[in-house]
Amino acid sequence: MSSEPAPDRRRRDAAATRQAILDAAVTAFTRHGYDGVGVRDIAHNAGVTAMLINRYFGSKEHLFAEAVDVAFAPRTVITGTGTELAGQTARTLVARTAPEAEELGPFLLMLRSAANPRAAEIMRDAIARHAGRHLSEELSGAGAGMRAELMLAVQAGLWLMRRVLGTTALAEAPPEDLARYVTMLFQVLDMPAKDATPRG
Amino acid sequence: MSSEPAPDRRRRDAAATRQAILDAAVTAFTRHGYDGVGVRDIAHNAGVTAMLINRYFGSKEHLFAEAVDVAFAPRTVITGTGTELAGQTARTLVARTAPEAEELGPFLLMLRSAANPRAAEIMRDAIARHAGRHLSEELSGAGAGMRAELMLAVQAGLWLMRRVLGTTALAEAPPEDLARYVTMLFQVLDMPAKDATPRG
DNA sequence: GTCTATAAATGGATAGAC
DNA sequence: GTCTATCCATTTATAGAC
Repeated sequence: MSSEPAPDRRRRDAAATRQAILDAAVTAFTRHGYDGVGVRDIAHNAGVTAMLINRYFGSKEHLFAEAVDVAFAPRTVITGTGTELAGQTARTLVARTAPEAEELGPFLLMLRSAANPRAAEIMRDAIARHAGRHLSEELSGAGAGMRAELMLAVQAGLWLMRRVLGTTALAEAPPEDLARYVTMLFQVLDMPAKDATPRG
Repeated sequence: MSSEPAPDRRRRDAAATRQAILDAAVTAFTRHGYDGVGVRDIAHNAGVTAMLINRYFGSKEHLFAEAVDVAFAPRTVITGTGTELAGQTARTLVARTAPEAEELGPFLLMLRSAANPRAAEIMRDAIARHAGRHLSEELSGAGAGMRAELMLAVQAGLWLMRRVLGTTALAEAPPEDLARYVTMLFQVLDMPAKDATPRG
């Protein structure tokens, strides 16, 4: 006789709730950094209460670790391979770090959470597991690991200046000029160590 | 008869107290970032109580602004001029960002405070007033402002990876190899725009 | 010029009801 | 499976005594 109560959105669905929290966490940590966001904010954006974060993830720190893993897993850093690696990656990077771009991404999460020592450890491990490995595969020759992390450093620096701080010269620079220089930077880092000679 | 009380260290000396607070603030903000440090910590390190920070600086934010100005004022980013700019700056940078180095500096302050939006604004303005100007003076030719900020980006990226996160490949890389690549990066950015052609 | 004491808000995490 | 209510620590900033 009595009809079943209309099932609310995501009600009584542990997996969906967990996923909603995780999605909200990635966004919030990317926008405001580890210390800049509270579990209440994340829970609210996920449509649940703060308590469930501890229920499903144990603590804010564990939630952050999972969020970092999700954010760093996709192969977004490098586009293109071989001779087109430098130019294509540079153009993608310049477009994504444009002041008016709304795109989020692992570099923003990284920069905005780096101040917290625990968060820094978690991200260092995630880089070793994901981004560092991806990049090292693309590169070859002597010093590939070092050059891969130098590419990450260049990218992080550009994200910092253009999107986090918003300095004027980089904001106003013509994208094609900027892309030209960034391409040259990546070309330098694409050279194996034995071929590289400064000021030839 | 009653002898004067022995004058305590810094007691009743407004200028010295103010300076002690400012010094402690630079150190603390560099080590832990804007959100990672409380006014109590700073006051304690300065040998006073937290109340005096508001008395002398008005608020934590104003104290931060003055600390940033102090930290960014010295011309530490670039060493050497002309043809030796790239190599000398690279070697200094590699030495300062060595994992075992204890040196603090404006880049650590910048990276660890970037997550806070107000702090980011304050630092963007300070860069325009100090570091950006210094660098633009050293450089010449087309796109000097853009290339100067790209140099800052490269430096910030290396500080982030080596000193803040401590990623393995950059930590273990031989300093001379690392300096060689960083030198080449700076050489690229030392070229005026019209001379620069990727993959010549 | 500097202190103690406290206000007022916010943080992460938990207990227990339903 | 999810909620409300609460604990406890910590934050910036201020009031008022000395």
